[in-house]
Amino acid sequence: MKIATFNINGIKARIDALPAWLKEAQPDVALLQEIKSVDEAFPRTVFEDMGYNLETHGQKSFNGVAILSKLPLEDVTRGLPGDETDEQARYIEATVMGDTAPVRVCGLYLPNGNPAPGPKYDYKLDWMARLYDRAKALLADETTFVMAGDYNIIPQAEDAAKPESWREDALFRLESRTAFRRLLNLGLTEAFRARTQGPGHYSFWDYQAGAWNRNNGIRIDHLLLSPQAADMLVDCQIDKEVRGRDKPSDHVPVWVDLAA
DNA sequence: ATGTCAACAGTATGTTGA
Repeated sequence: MKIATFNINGIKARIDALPAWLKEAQPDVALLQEIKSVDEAFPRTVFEDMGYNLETHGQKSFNGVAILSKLPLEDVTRGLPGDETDEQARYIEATVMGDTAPVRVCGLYLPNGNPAPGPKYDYKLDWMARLYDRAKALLADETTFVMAGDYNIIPQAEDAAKPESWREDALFRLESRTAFRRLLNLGLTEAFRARTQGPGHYSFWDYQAGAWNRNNGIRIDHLLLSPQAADMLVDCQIDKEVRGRDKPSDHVPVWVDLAA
């Protein structure tokens, strides 16, 4: 089962690039972030005609997440538990009925948190604490799950071309990395690092200042696997070349292949 | 050289968020 995460930065703006990548990459499941659309405005038929089931959790203008799946989806839930007052659409879960095993997929768009410190950063850390609680609950049930999306976290210095320029940024400051480590230390496996070591692997290049041409990137899109899912890990890759195409998102897809 | 993009409100371009 091929499961991808992709921050598309607007479904309307990516209405050609996203289907083109889907046709070529053929993921069974695609977890999308920043659809920047309300549910009613999402162009469903484009994807349904390609054989995808579709579940959205949208919001006007900003944020918004979605799940595309060629396999049946069950038990869809929207929103990250733990704060009834949180109105930002950043989290969706569903169970994908695989041929050999069901897999719970959790699609997330973690808050950016800048400027840090400040209220936006407090929201980010609070959101990460809620995500920790959610992971802990899923682990307690021994659910096979993949928690994937735009984490807005640079895990280590080697995950940035210019780590010094991110030192006090909400994506890299110590409290952010600590919260991410804490999540991993529950017993989750960061899929990319389970298979590939070393610097120079990025999933985001800013639109500004020629970041792509200079390869000034950061790795902030991650797939975290439960122990059961980690046992099924076959491959994990970053589709880097997507960034160099027409009308690209500033992020590229990252995917895992699970023997599920 | 701080060199971009997307959505929105509301009609031209400024604001917001990344």
